[in-house]
Amino acid sequence: MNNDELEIIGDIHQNLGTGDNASSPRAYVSPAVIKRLPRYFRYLRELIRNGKMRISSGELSKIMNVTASQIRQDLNCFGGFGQQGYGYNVKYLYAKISEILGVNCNFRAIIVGAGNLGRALVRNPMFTKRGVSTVAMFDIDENLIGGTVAGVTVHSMDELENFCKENSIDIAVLTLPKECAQDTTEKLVRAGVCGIWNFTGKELEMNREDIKVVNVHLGDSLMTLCYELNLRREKKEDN
Amino acid sequence: MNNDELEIIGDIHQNLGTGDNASSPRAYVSPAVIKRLPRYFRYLRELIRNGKMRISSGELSKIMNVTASQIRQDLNCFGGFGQQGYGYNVKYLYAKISEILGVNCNFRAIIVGAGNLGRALVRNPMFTKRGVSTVAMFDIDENLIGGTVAGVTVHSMDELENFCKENSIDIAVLTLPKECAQDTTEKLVRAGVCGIWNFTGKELEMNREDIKVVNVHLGDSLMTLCYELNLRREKKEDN
DNA sequence: TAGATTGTTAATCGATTAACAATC
DNA sequence: TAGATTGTTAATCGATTAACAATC
Repeated sequence: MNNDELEIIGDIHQNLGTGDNASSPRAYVSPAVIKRLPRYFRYLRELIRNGKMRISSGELSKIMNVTASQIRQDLNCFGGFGQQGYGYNVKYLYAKISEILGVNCNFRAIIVGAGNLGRALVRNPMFTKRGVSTVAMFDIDENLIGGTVAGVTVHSMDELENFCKENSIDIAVLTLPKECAQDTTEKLVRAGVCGIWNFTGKELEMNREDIKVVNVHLGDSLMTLCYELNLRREKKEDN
Repeated sequence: MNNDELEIIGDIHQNLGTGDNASSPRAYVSPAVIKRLPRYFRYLRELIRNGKMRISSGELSKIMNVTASQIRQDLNCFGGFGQQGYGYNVKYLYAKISEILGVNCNFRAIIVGAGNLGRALVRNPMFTKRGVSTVAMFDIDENLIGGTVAGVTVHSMDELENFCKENSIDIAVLTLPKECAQDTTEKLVRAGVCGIWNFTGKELEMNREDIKVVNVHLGDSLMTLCYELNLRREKKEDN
């Protein structure tokens, strides 16, 4: 089974499990749980690829290096996906988590900024694997406008607002200079974009409940690595 | 004051503050605190750039959207950097946090994989801003080997182990296909690399205390955004 | 000195783990 | 039925917030 097939598993139904709350209004789920969901998604995909049909929380906990208790608690935030005495049906669980994560929503994204990072991201299979289509890129550089990257056309920034309005864009990936981040975001929101994936390093001010901003600070990640290296170095020197 | 000057502030001393524990063996600091440090680093840099000389935890808390209590607790994990009745000296605090985060350690990094992401990262000012030098790239593609990206030479993967040994490399940035991630990591560790910044999407098995792996899963970040969009969509439909 | 604000302890809150009854 | 494993409640652990004495 290849990657592409894995994306499309979608709604597999089973007549086991203690009930499926997926369509009822969802109760509050803590950010800690939400942040773990994509990891389950990845591991379950891997299990399917390896032909694994069923798995218990105990077995999965060993593979993922977490407690079985945590897995059961996490999954039960969204409904009873398992069966006592049996465990979890891998494909079914994968389909459910995909559904929760919106993999089948067909979200439409644009990349704003066709610089190095923008071009690297649009070429990354990540979007396709998660059911997000990249429909356009935008830049101010005349040399890039009109060209394509990985089959995606680069448009002028002047067209940004109209394009989003006309093409019902859900997500904007910001890979432009941080100075333009706030202004551009306001334009995007006016044009109906409700998800901002922000790589600019500028933390965006956003007080609207209906808009979600996810900031990616690669530099912060690098610094936590440096912190750990520095700590180990200091410990060594102390001995 | 420009970016480059900001990097080098280093050890500014002041005769206020209740004592400086930076050189004594550091007590355990929780991961939650460590993950917040780079954010302080960024905000303090911005404050310096704006000419701000001193700041209280209350004022900083408003800017950063956290509690003043948390700021004081976080900073006190590393020593008393403030002064009662006065607050914190911005430059001094920035210097201290830089020190804790190893900004002045002059860590040496290589990028393994000169594909789209590797090339985008090496061109990013992030490394320089955090005192990490990018000394080489590696790839298997004959067309890339011998060339340079942002002034950094691309070497053959065959030279990887020897190069690291001879050039005392601290950090390897992994931007190669996930299939090679584990093997390459083992090579790197043999060659003395102690920090792995892993963009491959493969979670590396590493049981050595002296090696630190930081996994970056951009896809996971995208999925939490999709989760939120999906959630808002469902809520809308329920109303 | 009076005012301000830290450093630090105590109280609260939330998240994780353990335990076990329910049940397949 | 007996065994296995979930779903869920209760116990523990850790992180955040509040409060305030110390002190600049």
